[in-house]
Amino acid sequence: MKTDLGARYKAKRCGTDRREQLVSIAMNVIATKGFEGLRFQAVAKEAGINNATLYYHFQTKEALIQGVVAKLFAELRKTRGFPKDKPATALQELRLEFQDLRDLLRTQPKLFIVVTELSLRGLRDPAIGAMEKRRDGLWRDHLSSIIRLGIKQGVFRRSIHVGSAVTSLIAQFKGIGYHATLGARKRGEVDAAIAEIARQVERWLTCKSD
Amino acid sequence: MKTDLGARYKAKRCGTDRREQLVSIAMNVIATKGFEGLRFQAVAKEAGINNATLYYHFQTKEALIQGVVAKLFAELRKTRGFPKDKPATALQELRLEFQDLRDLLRTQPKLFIVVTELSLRGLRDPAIGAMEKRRDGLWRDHLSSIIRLGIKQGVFRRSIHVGSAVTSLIAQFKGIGYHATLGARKRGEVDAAIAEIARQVERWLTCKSD
Amino acid sequence: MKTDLGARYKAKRCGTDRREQLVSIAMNVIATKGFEGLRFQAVAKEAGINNATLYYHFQTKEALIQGVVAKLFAELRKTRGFPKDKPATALQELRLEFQDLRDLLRTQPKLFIVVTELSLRGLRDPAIGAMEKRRDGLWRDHLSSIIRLGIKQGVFRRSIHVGSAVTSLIAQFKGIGYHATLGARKRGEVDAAIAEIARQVERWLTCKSD
Amino acid sequence: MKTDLGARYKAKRCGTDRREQLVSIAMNVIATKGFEGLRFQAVAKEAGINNATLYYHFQTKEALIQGVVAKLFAELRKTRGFPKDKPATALQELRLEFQDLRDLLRTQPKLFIVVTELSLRGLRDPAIGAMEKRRDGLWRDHLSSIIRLGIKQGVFRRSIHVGSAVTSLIAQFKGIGYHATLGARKRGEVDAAIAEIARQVERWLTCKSD
DNA sequence: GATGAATGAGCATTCATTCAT
DNA sequence: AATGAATGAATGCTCATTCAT
Repeated sequence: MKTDLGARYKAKRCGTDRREQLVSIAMNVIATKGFEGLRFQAVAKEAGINNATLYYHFQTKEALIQGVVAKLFAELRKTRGFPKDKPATALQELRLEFQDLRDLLRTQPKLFIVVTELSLRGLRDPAIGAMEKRRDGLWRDHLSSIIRLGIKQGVFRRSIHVGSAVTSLIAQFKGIGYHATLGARKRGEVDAAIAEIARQVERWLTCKSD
Repeated sequence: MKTDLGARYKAKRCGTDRREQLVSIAMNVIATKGFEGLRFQAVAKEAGINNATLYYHFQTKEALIQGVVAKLFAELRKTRGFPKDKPATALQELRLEFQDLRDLLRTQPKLFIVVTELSLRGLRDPAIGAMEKRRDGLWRDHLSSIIRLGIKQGVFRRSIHVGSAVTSLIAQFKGIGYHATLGARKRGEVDAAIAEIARQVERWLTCKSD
Repeated sequence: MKTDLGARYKAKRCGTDRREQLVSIAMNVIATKGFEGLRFQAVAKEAGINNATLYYHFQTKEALIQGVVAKLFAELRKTRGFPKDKPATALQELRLEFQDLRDLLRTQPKLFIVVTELSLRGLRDPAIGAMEKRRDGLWRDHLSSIIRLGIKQGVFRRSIHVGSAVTSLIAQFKGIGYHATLGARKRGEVDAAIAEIARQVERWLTCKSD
Repeated sequence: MKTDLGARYKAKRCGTDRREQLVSIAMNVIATKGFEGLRFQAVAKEAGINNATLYYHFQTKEALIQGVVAKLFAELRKTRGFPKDKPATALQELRLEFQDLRDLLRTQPKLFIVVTELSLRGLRDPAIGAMEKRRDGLWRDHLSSIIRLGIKQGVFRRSIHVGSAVTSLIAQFKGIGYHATLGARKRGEVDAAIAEIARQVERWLTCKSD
């Protein structure tokens, strides 16, 4: 991870590269030690650069954190397959959501830790709080459109209250991520629970008897 | 929630009282500023006592935190009405769980913040991690017994896989608490989502068609 | 100047003592190295105490500087013999002023350095600027009363414009202090100049021909 | 006084121009924030050039400061009309000195701030101290020659001790500049005091009765 | 001439903790 | 039970300076 410690002046990276590298490291540190354990110096050391060099790229610890937040959001949106080849039905879309969650949990479990850290930070840091709100808003919109589509397609029942349904869904998604990352550690158990909830939600939304 | 507000009212408390007061203050601080923002000196100041006096009661910052953790667990178990007048059916018990959650969210929203902080801490601090595990274990047992009871009573369907069902339930409970505290802020919205999920779970567990 | 470096916990001084000692040291440092060269750590080291202990007594570098300013003003007022046994005539009072200046220059030359540093700081730091203004105001009042007394006593001529006379006097006093401390370094030369200006002022104020 | 304000107008200047501009900026910074507040980077930014480019022109912060000092001396000598059309009498020359002072105070008040900063610096920085001494020496010579001329011309009295007279004069000049810049802020007041001191000095030097 | 990236040394400040009283 | 004074080990941040391009 370090480059060539011998030379006094390290191989210069182009600014953008460096910034991305540093943000990446910072995110790892947060996932490992939490925001509480994020030390500016540690990030610099990990990157194999000097304390002050880090300041050259991020004038503030806060700026570095902002970088992490930005990257995190990009990462999250990437997976939540917005532009994917359009799935035909709302049901398929819904299933895709659960699948995306399962994949993300498998491939980037650290992401969820950082997300949780961020949520807590958002309570105090208004800048982060705002971004959280924005993300939740986008998420709601996306899920709302799926449900409305389902109703229009006649797959979901008419009696669904879209708002509540979306809130429930989000709560459930968050719960899965939260519990999977911070609670039970057995992988299979989590996958089973995801499947369980997915079926449960599906049945609830499609239930004809209402 | 604070007692000695203004901090000039130093009627000598008996040791136990003091300790409880101090833990209470610490918990408030954590809820307000996070573990990251918990300062030993701040707790002392808030309590109107000297820096060193706090050390007389808690030999370590860690000890103070342990106190908070203990109090938190007591608080959580208190509400999850173990010893209440025995509800007749498993269904009633299940409904009670959701009701307890709603009540706790209403009366002690701060609790959920601290719980989340604790979960994150539990990832790094083994002592806390162990307590988390223990709490989750108790919770699982409790929910398992409810579901088994329901099956035995013929209210819940036979095909339920108890383990997965419990994991799902816990994930959903956590998700509700997590989202309610750190996400959407409108009370009504949350209540509606809880009701929605409760009905959904109920239908899923009781669904005869399986 | 240091006490007993061996022991881990130094002999505790009572707070007031310590504070005075620390302010005194800080003032010396300023006189020697200027405000620019005032390092919190250096003061602590000179006092033989730990970095953090200095912070126990002064929560801020600024607070320490405020202490220096306060001490400085006390020192200046001390010498500007307000409460001395009342001198009979205005002329005697005036001569006393020059004499005080000469004495102060002899006994506490560092004072003038610090005063000059303060004047410059006062341009930027409003807190110090205000104290400077206040000091100049008191000084003006004092000199005004002397001159008015002289006129009333018939020693000084009537045509004196008190305001201008006082401004001139203060400028001359400051000039002497300033030049003596930061310019020519031969003691005799300065004394001669003080005497010269004193006579010159005296003649100007008493000149009958106007 | 600034040139490239906004800093986007980087028409390549010839070397000397650039240097002068940079020194000028540095002097402004010193006048505004003091030596203490002089930052190499800030000067570069103000000039709209890069950090490292400033180092191309001045290899050291000290070098930049030397530039400021040099410019300052040039500025001071410029006004003290050495080569002007020769005034006839010593009295006229003396009056010219006061007039020059008044003009300089009016047109370049910042100069006096920087001069004071320099004087303080001269106490610690030998290079600057030497230049200060040299300047004072030239000044003494100039004033001495005036006084001697006056005596020869029979305008000033014989009993004058030239050395003391010069020291007094310099102290008074410095005092006026110092007080005008760092003390009283009303312009009229200062002008009156200058006039007052000028008349007083004149009378003292010409007084026949000795 | 000019620039972006990098560096080391230092500085004010914080915080958990200790100890004598 | 309580307190004032003291401490060491960080931590975020600044600044003059350097170097390859």
